[in-house]
Amino acid sequence: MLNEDTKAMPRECGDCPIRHRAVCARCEADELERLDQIKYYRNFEAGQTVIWAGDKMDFVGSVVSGIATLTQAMEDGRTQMVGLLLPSDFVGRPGRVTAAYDVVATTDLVMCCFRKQPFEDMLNRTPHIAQRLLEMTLDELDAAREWMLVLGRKTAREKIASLLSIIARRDAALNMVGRTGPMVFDLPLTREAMADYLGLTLETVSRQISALKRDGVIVLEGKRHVTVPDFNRLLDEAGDDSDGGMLA
Amino acid sequence: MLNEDTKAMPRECGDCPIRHRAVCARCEADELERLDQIKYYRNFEAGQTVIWAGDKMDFVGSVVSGIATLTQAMEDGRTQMVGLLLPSDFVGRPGRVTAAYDVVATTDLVMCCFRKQPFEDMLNRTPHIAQRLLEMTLDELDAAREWMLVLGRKTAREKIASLLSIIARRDAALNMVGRTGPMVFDLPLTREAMADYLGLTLETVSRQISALKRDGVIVLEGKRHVTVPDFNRLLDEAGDDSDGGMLA
DNA sequence: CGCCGGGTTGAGCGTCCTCAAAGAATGTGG
DNA sequence: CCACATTCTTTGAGGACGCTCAACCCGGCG
Repeated sequence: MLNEDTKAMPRECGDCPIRHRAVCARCEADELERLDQIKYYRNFEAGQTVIWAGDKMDFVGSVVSGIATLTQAMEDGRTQMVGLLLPSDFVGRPGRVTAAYDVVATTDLVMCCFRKQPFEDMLNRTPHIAQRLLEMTLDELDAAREWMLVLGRKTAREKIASLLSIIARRDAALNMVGRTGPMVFDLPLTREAMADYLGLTLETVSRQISALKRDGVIVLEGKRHVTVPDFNRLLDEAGDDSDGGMLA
Repeated sequence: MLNEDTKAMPRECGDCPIRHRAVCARCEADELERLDQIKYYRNFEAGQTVIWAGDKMDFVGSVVSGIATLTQAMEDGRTQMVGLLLPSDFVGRPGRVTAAYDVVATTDLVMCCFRKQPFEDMLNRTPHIAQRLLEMTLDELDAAREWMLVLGRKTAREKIASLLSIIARRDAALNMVGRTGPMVFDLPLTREAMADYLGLTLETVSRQISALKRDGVIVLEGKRHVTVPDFNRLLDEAGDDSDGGMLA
């Protein structure tokens, strides 16, 4: 349990790519130094399971690069994704011993980890960490609630458009691309993973993507590379308030 | 905006019914006293809207008694409930100026409120409040994720059974009733509110409740009073792990 | 080359939605 | 006190959307 991972290159927190967004974002230099001392990196390959639901979880951590999913499964195999973990997102819950969900790396993944006990000690002694974690948790709660509307009330086509618009938006944010002109990105998920995210079957996902392509809402190059010529059109298809695009 | 509500009887925090569960749960006597000084009560009648999504929100607070709902609506009227607020639950987000969701009282409601600015000041100076709020937010996130599985993957019958089991469980917890014997409770929601919670139509809710009644899973007295003769049977209908009932 | 995982497309069916009517419970005004 | 409106609920008939099952395509890799 401690061997497959320590091959990650050590980094200075100072030039960490998620320095300004992760749970450590508000830390002062001295606080950061203490985190630096207890952190360690772990690498996971695409497809690898980070943790199984129900397993003892002796660490928490942040996604540094790559993408992971949080999923919940019923006994008969029905699966629902409940979280999409992107760089800077936090994994694990302070005060809980076992993992509540399966965490799976969908791409190669680097995580910045802390053993649970030392992290919780720091959390209690460092308001800057606690404040940031609260903020991030509230953001996740908002995202989860947004997703409840998608799952509960949107049609298959709207669901797909919603997912695409979210991926497009965050991709634009990540790459600091302006809001004008066509948006271009790669889908980080298989059709099946999208289906699990959206509460659909993979066939329906495939059909609706084909339909959006046929209707010119998106342009596909291969199966994963997407161009969105008119983002407002996509928002419209998603059933979202297209004018309220600037939601703080 | 300050008149319909100040009729609530003032209370001492010391004998507040949600003292040990709300955001103030971890406060020491002196901290509680300071909260006491900035708190005020507001009453709402059943059906009254507490806040509209998008409105400026100058207070936060806890539900003292009664039930409220958090809902999100699309322009065409489709509505999804994203939270059910029970006594001790917290309303409002520190650091945000406008409400993200509609908050509606479904029963007569008493809230213990704080103006936003004073509360945020206390939040920053009082780790006991921040810790408790983080814990509560993490719990809500878990509940939201649990609900995503219900919305995305369960059948109408399973959805109804899930909702009933949740209400039954929390009602038993509230009334300190043992886990043996039949469970009895009142539905705090209309069929339409249940539908909005479950991503169904009210007709489907009605039909599925009738079906569960016909099959003996529940016994109805009137439209709201429910008896569950065999709770494990209900969990089974919900598609939940019935043996893993003891989920810490 | 053949296999395998991921993806697309088609046909048929079932669950849940839509539209509609009517019953039950509560409150209001004449 | 009863007629009437209103709200909540139930039940029915028909139809649509998304699921199931199945075949096939495509690209990468041993």
